[in-house]
Amino acid sequence: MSRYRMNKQTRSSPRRETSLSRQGIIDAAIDLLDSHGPGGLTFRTLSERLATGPGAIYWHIANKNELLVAACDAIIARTVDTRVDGASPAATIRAVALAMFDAIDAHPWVGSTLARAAGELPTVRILERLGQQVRALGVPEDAQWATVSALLNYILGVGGQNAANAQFAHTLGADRDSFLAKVSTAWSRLDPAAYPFTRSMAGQLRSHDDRADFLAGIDLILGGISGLRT
Amino acid sequence: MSRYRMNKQTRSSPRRETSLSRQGIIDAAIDLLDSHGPGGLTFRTLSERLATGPGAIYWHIANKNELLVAACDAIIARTVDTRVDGASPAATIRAVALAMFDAIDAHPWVGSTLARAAGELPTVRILERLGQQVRALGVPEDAQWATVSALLNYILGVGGQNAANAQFAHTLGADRDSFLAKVSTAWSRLDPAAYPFTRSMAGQLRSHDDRADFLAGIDLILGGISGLRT
DNA sequence: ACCTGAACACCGTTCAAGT
DNA sequence: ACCTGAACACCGTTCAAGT
Repeated sequence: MSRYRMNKQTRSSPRRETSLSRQGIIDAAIDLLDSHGPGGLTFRTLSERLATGPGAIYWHIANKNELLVAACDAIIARTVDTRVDGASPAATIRAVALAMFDAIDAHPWVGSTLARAAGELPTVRILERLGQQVRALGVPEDAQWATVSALLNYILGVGGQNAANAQFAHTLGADRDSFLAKVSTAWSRLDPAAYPFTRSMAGQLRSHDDRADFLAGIDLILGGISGLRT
Repeated sequence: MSRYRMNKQTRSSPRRETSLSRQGIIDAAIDLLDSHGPGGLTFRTLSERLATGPGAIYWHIANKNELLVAACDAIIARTVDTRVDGASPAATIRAVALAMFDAIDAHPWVGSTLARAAGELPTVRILERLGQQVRALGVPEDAQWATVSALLNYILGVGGQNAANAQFAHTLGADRDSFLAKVSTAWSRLDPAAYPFTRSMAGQLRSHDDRADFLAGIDLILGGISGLRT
């Protein structure tokens, strides 16, 4: 029983020079999320990168969900601030929606986080930005909520699917194209009697432009909105 | 060292009478999901309910994601089968969309699972059902994909947000109404200069009808679609 | 006030061993 | 062929103890 030989090593990781901050933690989280996907963010990996212990983070942030929402909000805040000078309300809505699409494309984890952050700050930012434009569009008072909700939910829906695609491609170790090719082949093998429509779309799936299709959906809703005033 | 006294207890849980089946596992998973939320489904809780060990389940199902998607698909398959005899394509789309809304309302975990199941069987079922109607609506060939995607993504977006609301209310131990009241109060306290629109919506949030608003969104898209043919 | 890091109570998944 | 259940490699979170 040589219990006494627990010789303390010289500390391998000395105390940080600067002290931890909420913002620093969030920035490091975003880095991890961007580089390794949602699975890459762990209180252990994060604290390692910050040269501290897992417990330290809890002094600044309540829990993982809050961390995720805060990271998401940092991205959304920038995105929603897109200035669109002198454009019509409809053009502004299109521009903001596209900015959202691009942000989620660049940070797929934002898509899945938004899907779980109903009513929280990040969604409220988008709601507000769209809402002001919907008002400027002349949508009647009592239709404004449903109209803005439609735009928001559509954007969040696309974002969620994009996040899922990226995540799936990531776990498969494949890129987006070969992932889509896989889905396309699967679709073309479906039972022709039960899935005629999906089968006929298999080809387009390969070549389609996600971004253009997203915008087409926004335009469909905008088209419906303009019908509201007639 | 009394190593030899490892007297084997009489087995507390005897072998099941019937053997495990994929369908039985999925049904039990749905039960657990419905009664205890997404967090209630664990290979341990599930195997306990099935009177077996965690490892047994892996003989029938590859992993937790497959289990979740299969459970989700069981609900979607029923839902999408809603018969709507002799109705117009637009009316059928509305009916199918509403059926989806109701299914997610009854099983909130379906909303969050769908958001992660891009391109998989459950989403394909919805895509197919909507696609056939979009075709019947007379949407030009080259606009069909974007049109169906818009409908699908909108439905999935609403479903995801509903799931998040339900989940949040569940963790708070509150019901939906008092949860919405909480969000409403938070919104009415936002900075009037930065969030005029959201603040003005705080009141409506309490009294609004989710289902009606959902349908209004579908109608906006349908309105946009009808504009496509003129 | 802020940080440390071991410990707790879980997870999903694997796998040798059983029937 | 199918099941068992201990073991593995993780998680998020807590908390006594340090500075």
